[in-house]
Amino acid sequence: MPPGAPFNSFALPYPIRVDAFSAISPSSPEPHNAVLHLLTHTHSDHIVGLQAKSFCQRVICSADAKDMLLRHEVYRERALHEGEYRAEHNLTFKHLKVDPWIGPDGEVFYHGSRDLLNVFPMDTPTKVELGRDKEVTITLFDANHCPGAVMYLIEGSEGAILHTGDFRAEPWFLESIKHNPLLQPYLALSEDETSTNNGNGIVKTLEAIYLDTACVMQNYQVPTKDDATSGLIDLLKLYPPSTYFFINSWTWGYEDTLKAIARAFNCRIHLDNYKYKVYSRFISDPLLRALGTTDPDETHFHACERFSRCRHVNVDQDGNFINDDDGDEASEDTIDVANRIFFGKPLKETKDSSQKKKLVIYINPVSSMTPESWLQYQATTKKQLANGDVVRSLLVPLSRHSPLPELQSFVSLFRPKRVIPNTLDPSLRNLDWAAIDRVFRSCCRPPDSSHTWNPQQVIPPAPVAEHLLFLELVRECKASTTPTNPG
DNA sequence: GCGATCAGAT
DNA sequence: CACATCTGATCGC
Repeated sequence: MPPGAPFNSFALPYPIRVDAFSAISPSSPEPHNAVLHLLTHTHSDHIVGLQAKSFCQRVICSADAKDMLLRHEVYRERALHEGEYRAEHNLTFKHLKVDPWIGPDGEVFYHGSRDLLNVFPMDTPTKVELGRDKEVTITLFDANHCPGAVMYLIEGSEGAILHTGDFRAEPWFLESIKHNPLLQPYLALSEDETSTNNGNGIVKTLEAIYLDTACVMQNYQVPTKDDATSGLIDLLKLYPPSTYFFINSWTWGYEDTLKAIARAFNCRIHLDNYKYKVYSRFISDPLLRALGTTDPDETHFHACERFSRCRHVNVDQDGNFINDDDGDEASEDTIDVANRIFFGKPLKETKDSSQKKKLVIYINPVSSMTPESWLQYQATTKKQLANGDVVRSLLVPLSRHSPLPELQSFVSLFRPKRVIPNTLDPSLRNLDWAAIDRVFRSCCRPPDSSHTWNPQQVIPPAPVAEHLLFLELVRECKASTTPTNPG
């Protein structure tokens, strides 16, 4: 996890570390050696330490996450390769999987081969040894965050814990959780909790949920991804067919929107070579695999490299083409102007001039918009478009993390013994933890003697005047609930 | 010179 | 716009 995660990213009470791969400070109270590493997804703040050439422990992840990791290349390296300054790819994690060198006779020349990335199947309880006589059963569930992102259910002698990684627990996701037979044993009973866990194994309780608290301070609902996507598509349909669109999918996690656009307009989406390569690997997702094209001329919808956009969508805020010395737009423009000035020819009223004036619309995902302000934004934008106003950039409220209300609904499904935040702000010195603890108390089981494992003991005491600072934190939280102003 | 870590900008 | 990503500086080995 990003810096600031509790327990040095250990999924206590197990010696399992999640989304953290760098060395642990010798002064830390937690164990210093992880027996097992889990990876929830491949966003850069979840793979810290994995790039170290010295890393040599095995890592459990999903098949898609493994594919994405092994193709991972930072922007600079991608640009060097694209610009033909470097012939070969410089893959960030190539040291994690090293193939043996085998001669034509099957002779192995290089014995340093290894594959540290251990793919576990989805929705399949899988046993793992944790040292002598210790084993846990680990199950992966889709996390609705980005391709390859999973949650982990860890079951063993110390009880069961659920680690959400990063996730978006929108209503359909909660339904799928409720109907997942592997999680049903852990669902809370609606009313009578006293009868739970009499030892017959029918009703089980999670010791802890390690929760994605990235947006826990967002104390308001946000639109579902489906609402955001369908609303966006309605807006896109209002533009003339000659319009070009740039979808600023600046990180993994906007694929559902790309898929919906590809379907709605029955067209492919222009991708840079890197995204194309990654998407075309997704065996589990035929639509994602098929939606991309590396031919910029094939489509009006572009999700290519955002720092080196292709010539069709490389415009500034005023719609002027940037760096078009090798683009045909500029040369046509020049010829046209020359014709008009020197030969008195009228401007061509062909498709060329409409091409020159072609609109490029930027589509930017945002995360802080309520369902109401999204509706208002759509209405306002439709009005502007009907007026003939040029709306050059569109916002779409695509949250990849759950805000507080969704988190509370998710936790309430299970009523675990405790909630542990996946991320904390170190500058708040555990005050955010105290706040989170309070915010989820009513979604958890009341403390009793069955709380065999008490991580609270590990939490350093909050600073003086905790309640005052806590109030300040809540105020801050309330301040952040101001909905985004449309427009 | 490499790698880890952090601040800062986008 | 964005809580993820990249860059550059610093420090230690």
